Amino acid sequence: MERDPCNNKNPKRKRGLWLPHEDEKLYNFITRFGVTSWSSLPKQAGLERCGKSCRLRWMNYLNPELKREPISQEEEDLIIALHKKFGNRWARIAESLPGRTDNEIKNYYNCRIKRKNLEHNTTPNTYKPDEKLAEESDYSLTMAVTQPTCYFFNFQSTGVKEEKVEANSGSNMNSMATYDMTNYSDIRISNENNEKNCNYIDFQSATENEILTRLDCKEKIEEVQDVKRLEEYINCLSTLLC
DNA sequence: AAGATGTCCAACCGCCATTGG
DNA sequence: TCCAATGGCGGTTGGACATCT
Repeated sequence: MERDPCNNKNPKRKRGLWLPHEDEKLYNFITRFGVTSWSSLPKQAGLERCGKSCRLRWMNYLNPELKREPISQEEEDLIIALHKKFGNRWARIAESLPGRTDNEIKNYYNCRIKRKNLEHNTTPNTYKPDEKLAEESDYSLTMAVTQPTCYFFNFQSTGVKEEKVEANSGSNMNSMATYDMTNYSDIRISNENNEKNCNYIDFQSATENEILTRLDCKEKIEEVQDVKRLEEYINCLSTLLC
């Protein structure tokens, strides 16, 4: 059988940047008929591209579900956290950032975050995923905290308690913290003791993706039950952050 | 003003896993 | 069971544009 001619050995196949009329053909075809086979799509759509090229163009550019705005600070924090957890598994990271593609995240990381890290001499130029973190259950979460102040809360009891952990405030280091969520219904993280910049998470009902992408702080936190265990977590977190 | 250099990102390459005949 | 086709992924490249000298 003939190999997929999507390579530089096929001089007839069009390459390079996509032209507007090509985009239009591809967009119109997919929105009208959908995709059953990328390999046969170019011919059906009247395009002189290979299937892989069409797939890439759709996935990375034409798909109407893609976000067009620049990556936000919150998204950047999430990318850093997920990269720490998963390494260069960009597709896996992209699953937690709706509307963002693996290519976009990869480019963003390689251009901006890596450069920032080099400027601040914090993280190595390349690093491997934290295998331990990557193996953790759905009840675990890794978050990036820049100049962090962290609050742990639990709604399940009476009594009010709030604990705070502060990292080296003068440092620009991106720190990581891992939490076991099975025992706490909420963790809130703030960079500036500012409600607007808090992350609020309802661990009881949220999926991991929802947790990872939830960026708004919507409720006041009230109670903590297991203070002793909480303090252990905070001590552990302090070590990680400092 | 113009060439050099740097940055960003779209697109390609090649490998690997899966699928199906 | 084998093997070609296909899809998906991460690494890399090259060109457009911005900034610097």
